[in-house]
Amino acid sequence: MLVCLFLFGYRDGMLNRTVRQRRTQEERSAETRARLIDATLDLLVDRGYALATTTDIAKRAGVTRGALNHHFSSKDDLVVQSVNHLLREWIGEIRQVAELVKAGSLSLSAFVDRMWELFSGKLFLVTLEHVTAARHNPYLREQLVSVTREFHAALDGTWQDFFDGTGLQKPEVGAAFNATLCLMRGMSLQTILRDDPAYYARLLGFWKTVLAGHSQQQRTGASAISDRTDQGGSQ
Amino acid sequence: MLVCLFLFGYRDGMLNRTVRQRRTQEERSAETRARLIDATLDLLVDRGYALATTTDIAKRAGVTRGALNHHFSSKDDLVVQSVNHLLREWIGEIRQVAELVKAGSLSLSAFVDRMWELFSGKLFLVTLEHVTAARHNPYLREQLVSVTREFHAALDGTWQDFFDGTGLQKPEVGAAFNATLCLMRGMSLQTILRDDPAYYARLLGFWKTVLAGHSQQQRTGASAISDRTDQGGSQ
DNA sequence: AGAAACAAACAGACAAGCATGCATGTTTGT
DNA sequence: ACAAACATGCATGCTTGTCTGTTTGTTTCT
Repeated sequence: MLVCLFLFGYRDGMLNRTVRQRRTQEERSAETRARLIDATLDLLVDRGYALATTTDIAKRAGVTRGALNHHFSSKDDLVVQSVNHLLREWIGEIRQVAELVKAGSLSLSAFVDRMWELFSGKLFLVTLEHVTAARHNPYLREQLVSVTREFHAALDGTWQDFFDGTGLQKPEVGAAFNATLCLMRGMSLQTILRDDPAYYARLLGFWKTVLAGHSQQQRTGASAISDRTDQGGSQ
Repeated sequence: MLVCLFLFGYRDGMLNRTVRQRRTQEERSAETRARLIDATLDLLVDRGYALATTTDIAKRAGVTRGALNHHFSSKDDLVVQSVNHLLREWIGEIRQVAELVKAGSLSLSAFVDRMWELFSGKLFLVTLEHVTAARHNPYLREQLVSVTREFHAALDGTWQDFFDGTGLQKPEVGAAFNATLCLMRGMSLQTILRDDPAYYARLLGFWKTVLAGHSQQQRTGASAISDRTDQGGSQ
């Protein structure tokens, strides 16, 4: 191996692909961190917070517990950073959707479907584990707040953009937004015990007509729906 | 003590209240079981499944781990029986509401509020812990199914009764029911991170108008809302 | 009716397993 | 040569289930 390094030079030799390539400290560090975060997220999903042991996480990531301990001061630190990472990723995703919305190239149906994609799958399960654990873990709870707020704000902004042209008043839009979020959260929760895509599709269909009908009803001037404005102090 | 028993007779002596009263085996057994179940439910709520240790449960119940182990074969057994107990209790509660509904003495608003009472508070937190644990615990999952079905069926029946006279078609009612359930589940979930009664009250208000408006819209003969019937194969 | 035999209810101690954090070495890059 | 990245073993604490011993209630037999 030493011979190899001598023969082919320190880095970027064309043949280095075959041997253990030399990387910078930063690269090494970044990769193991990434692998650990991925592994954490995976195990959070399919074992849950309590059963996702650091030993298993390290194993799954293909590194040793020593490496894990070197990069993250504790299990909770690892979990927090992992969840943060995931959430920020999705915030990016949301911003992309926002672009589509601004361009006006997204139907109500497609928009709702897009949101359901957000809420079904890995993201929800991870945050579910995180939230339930956070109920009894002050550190997790504390660390969770700010990112969640960010996430929620991004989503809310996109939503507002979408309904900007529909003639609905702000408070109504806010109420519909929060209701939609709660609905989807509830649907996701049910997903755990009931695996039935058609059922959720029907529910989504129902919701779309409600949203459509509701905005229509509003346009024709009906009663006030929420008693007060909800200016996004959401979590 | 032996003397006491001798003096006052075996059972039901008027003065026995002051001394350790003699109870039948069944009474003794029933009480400690009840205490253990209560303690389990409490700790499930404020420590979560993983952190609710049998040691703490026994301590909280005022009995020893030996007694716990005598009555329940394992921690999971205890948890399952506790949750079953709670759920059946609430099923009774639901049936009472059903009586009110049948008597016609419940407004839509009151009905929705009543459901929210079901979903906010202890019941939800317990089932949340149970469900999240059940995700990775086949035994819990298995045991959870039948009671949940019962619970859901009771609720669904009551709901159907309520909308029987509104002129809505069955499929619409079913869709609205499931949507309502999901909404409330989602609201409950949010409760963990956001304590803001006014917010939830607003959401509930929004939902009431949606339900009302929806049934109105239906009566005047609008489009179909759900593509297919949902005949309660819910979990 | 009273006492002995039995069974259920309960108490406390024990052992095994496991997860976390730390502390010590070793390799790799600067 | 120095520091960061990684590897490995150890020690502590905690939880669960089991096992043995004691108390309490019930039954049966005379």
